[in-house]
Amino acid sequence: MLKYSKQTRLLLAVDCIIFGFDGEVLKILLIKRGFQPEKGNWSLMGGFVQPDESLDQSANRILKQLTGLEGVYLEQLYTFGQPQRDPIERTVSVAYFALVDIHKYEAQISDDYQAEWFQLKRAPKLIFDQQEMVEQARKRIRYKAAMHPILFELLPTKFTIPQLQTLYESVFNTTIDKRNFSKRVLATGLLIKLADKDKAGSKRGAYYYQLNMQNYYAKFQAFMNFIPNPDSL
Amino acid sequence: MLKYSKQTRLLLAVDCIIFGFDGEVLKILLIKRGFQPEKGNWSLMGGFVQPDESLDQSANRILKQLTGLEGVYLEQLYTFGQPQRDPIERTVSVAYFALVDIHKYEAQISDDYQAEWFQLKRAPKLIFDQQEMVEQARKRIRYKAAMHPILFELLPTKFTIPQLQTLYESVFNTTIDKRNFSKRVLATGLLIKLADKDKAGSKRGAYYYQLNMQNYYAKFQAFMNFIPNPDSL
DNA sequence: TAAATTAATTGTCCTTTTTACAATCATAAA
DNA sequence: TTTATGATTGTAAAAAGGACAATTAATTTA
Repeated sequence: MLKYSKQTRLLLAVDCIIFGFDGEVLKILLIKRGFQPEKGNWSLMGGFVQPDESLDQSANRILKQLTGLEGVYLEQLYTFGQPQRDPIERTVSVAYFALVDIHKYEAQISDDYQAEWFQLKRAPKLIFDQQEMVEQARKRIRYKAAMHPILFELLPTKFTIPQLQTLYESVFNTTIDKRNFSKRVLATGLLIKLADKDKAGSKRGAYYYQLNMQNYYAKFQAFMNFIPNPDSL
Repeated sequence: MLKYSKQTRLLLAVDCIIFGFDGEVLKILLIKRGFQPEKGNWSLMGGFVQPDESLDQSANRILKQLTGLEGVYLEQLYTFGQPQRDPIERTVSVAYFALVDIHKYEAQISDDYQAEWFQLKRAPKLIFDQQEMVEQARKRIRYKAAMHPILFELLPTKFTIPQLQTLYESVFNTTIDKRNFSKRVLATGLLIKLADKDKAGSKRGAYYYQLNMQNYYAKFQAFMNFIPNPDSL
C-alpha cells in the first residue's frame, strides 16, 4: 500500500501568537505579511508546514525565520479549520503561542525583521481569523497563569516583586493588594532573594529575585492560585 | 491569485477519544479499523477531513458514522503532527475527545457498529500514536474536571451523589471523604434534589439529583474545586 | 543639613474554606 | 424483631484568603 489515494490533501499552516512584556503592559508581536493575499498587512507570524517537519518544529522554524526568536516558551494552542478561513485556498492552521521577555530580544527583533510590538489593547486589525486566534490565546494564558507559574517566562532572569505584580495586573487587567500579593508569591518557595536592588523604579530600590528552578519545574504542573477571584477568566 | 501554488498539501485526519462511564469505571470506546493499514486492529474513531467541512463538523460526522453517537460533549484536544506517525503517508491528526453516558447509548452502539467499550486501564494497544492521544485526553479531562463541572456529561440525567463520587474517584483514581464530597458538591448550587430514590445500590436508597441547567451553564467556565489535593494532575 | 518625596517592605485580625473524623438513619433481608 | 448495608448528616480544628496602613530606605528638594 502506497497512499491513501482517494483522500483530499489540504494546506496546513502554523500561526504564532507572541506575547511580550516590557515591564509596563502586555504586548503582541506582529509582522507585515510578506506574500499575497493581504501582503503588507499586519498579521501573526505564519507559514506553511513543510513535508518533513513536525508541528513543533514548524512553529519554531517560522518563529526564528520571521523574528529571530529562539528558545522561547512555545505551546500549541488550538487548530483552526473553518473551510473559508483563507479566501485563496483552504488552509487549516495550527496556532501556537509564545511568551517572551521583550527587552531580552529588543535589539534583535527591531533591527533585523519587519516585526513590531503592539499593546495588546491597541493592536491593529488582523487578517483572516487571526483576531479570534489572539483572543483564544489571551484566554489561554489567563487560564494557565491563574494556576501555573507560567508568566515568569515573560520576565528577565532577575526581576522584582513589584515588576511581577505589574505583570499579573497587566495580564488580568486588575489590581491586587501589594501585601497579599507578595505574601502569596513568596509562600510558593519559587523565588530566591538576591543581594542587589533595582534602583530604576524608586529611590529606595526593590530587591531582585530569581526563580528557584528546582521548585519551578517541580511545581510547574501543580496548582496554585495567584489570582484572588479567578471566576472571571 | 488562485492558489498557494508552491506549497505541499497534507492529509488531515480527525481522531476521537470517547470516554464513557457505566457507574463503575471509566471506559473508552474503540473500533476495529475498517481500512488498511492496521485494518481490523483496535483504534480510535478516525477519518479524514473532507474539503468542505470544518474540524468540528468532521469530528461530529466521524463520531456519528462510526458509532451512531450524536449530540454528545465533544471538544478539540490537540493536534498531532509527527512526520512519521502514519507509515503510509504523512497525515496530521486533530484529536477530539467526547464524554458519554454509556447506558444511554448502550443498545445503539453494540447493535449497529463494531465499536466496543474497554476499561481505560485494560484497553488494548492502539495503532500509530493513538496511545499518546489517549494519555493526553486522560490528562485533559482530569485537568478540566478538577475545576469545571464537566464530568456530569458522563452521567445520566438523574444520578445520585454516591454515583457522582464514584465517577470522580474513578477519574482521579483516588478516594474522597463522603461527607466532604457531598458538602462541596451541594454547595455549588448545581444540583436539584428529586423526590425519588435509586434503590439499586442499597436498601435505604439514594436520592436522585439532576443538574440545575441554569447554574450549570453559568458556572461552566467558572472555577471550582472538586478535588481535595489537585497537585497530582 | 534638614525636610520632603517616593516607592518598597512588612503584620495583624477577621472571615472563609478546607480538612479530619463517626454517629445515626432508612430500608430490605434474615 | 434483629441484622445488615449503604445513605445521610455535623462539628471542631486548621489552613488559607482578604481587608487594611504604618514604617523604612533612599533620593531629591528646600
